[in-house]
Amino acid sequence: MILSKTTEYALSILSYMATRTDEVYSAEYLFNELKIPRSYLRRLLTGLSKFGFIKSSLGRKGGFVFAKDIKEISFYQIINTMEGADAMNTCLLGFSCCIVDHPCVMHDIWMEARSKMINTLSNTTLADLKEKYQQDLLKNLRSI
Amino acid sequence: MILSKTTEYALSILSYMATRTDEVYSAEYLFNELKIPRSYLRRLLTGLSKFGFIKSSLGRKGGFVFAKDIKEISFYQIINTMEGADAMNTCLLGFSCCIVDHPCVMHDIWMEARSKMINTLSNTTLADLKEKYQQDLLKNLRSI
DNA sequence: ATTAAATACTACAAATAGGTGGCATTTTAT
DNA sequence: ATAAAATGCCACCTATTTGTAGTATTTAAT
Repeated sequence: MILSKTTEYALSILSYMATRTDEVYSAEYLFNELKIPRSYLRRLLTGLSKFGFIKSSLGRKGGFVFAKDIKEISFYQIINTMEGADAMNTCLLGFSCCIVDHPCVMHDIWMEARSKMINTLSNTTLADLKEKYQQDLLKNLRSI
Repeated sequence: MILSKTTEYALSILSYMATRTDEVYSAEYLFNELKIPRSYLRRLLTGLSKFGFIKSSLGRKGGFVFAKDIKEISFYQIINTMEGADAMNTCLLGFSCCIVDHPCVMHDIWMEARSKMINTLSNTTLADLKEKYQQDLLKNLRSI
């Protein structure tokens, strides 16, 4: 658990963008919506561009849009990219020896818990999130 | 995922102690076994005492033993204690507004993945670990 | 052309996490 | 008594993460 703040910010930005329309989002606009520290947010957006989740357009009316279909972006991908390659695949105890032949004492327990989590995170994309979000909006409208 | 190094160390120490006999473990002994940086390990052991997982005895032949029955120590407790209260119970996106009435867009998805994990971690104690470890030892003996 | 609104880049500052070393105290063996 | 082997405590150092600020560049509206 306990994702880094940077990863939380990335999830926040991308899920915000995904659940809204296909507009171009400026850093300033996202700052007002998400309250992520302004300068850090700008750097993060540049980073997310370099990672290929979004792309930027320069100049007035510029900003950020998704660089690919949001069906292609899973939560696992986002977390894994932000936290560094295979951050979720390491031995819980940080033993470098913890491989199939020489598992550490907690290997099996950790594998089980983790694999459940990874399954859910891999099978859920930003598109799923958008769908769910819009269903919830509808449900709330009906109940008014 | 991605527990802090300190939490990994704590899990390493406690699971090591649990799967061995009921001896008193000195910091120096654990240092040799676990290769956690010596000084940091000593500080950590003092910390684990303060948290009530283990207790220390001073002087020559002193060291650390469990402060309570290892049936009473779950992995969830260890992680939660080390990472700070309810570190696993916060909103994934770090929104302070993310409560039942006003969940953030990822609330449900995160809750589901997380609750599976927490279930496993809460239901597994150091005693379970010990039992499993000893069964594995037996199995390996038989296959020799 | 000029200005405004946007991103890119970069150097620095602050906060947190991880790690070290020394000295004081306690206990046991001799 | 003294020395050895242990923990307790504390001050400091280092590395990493998070956050800030300013300048350069690009684009569109006027």
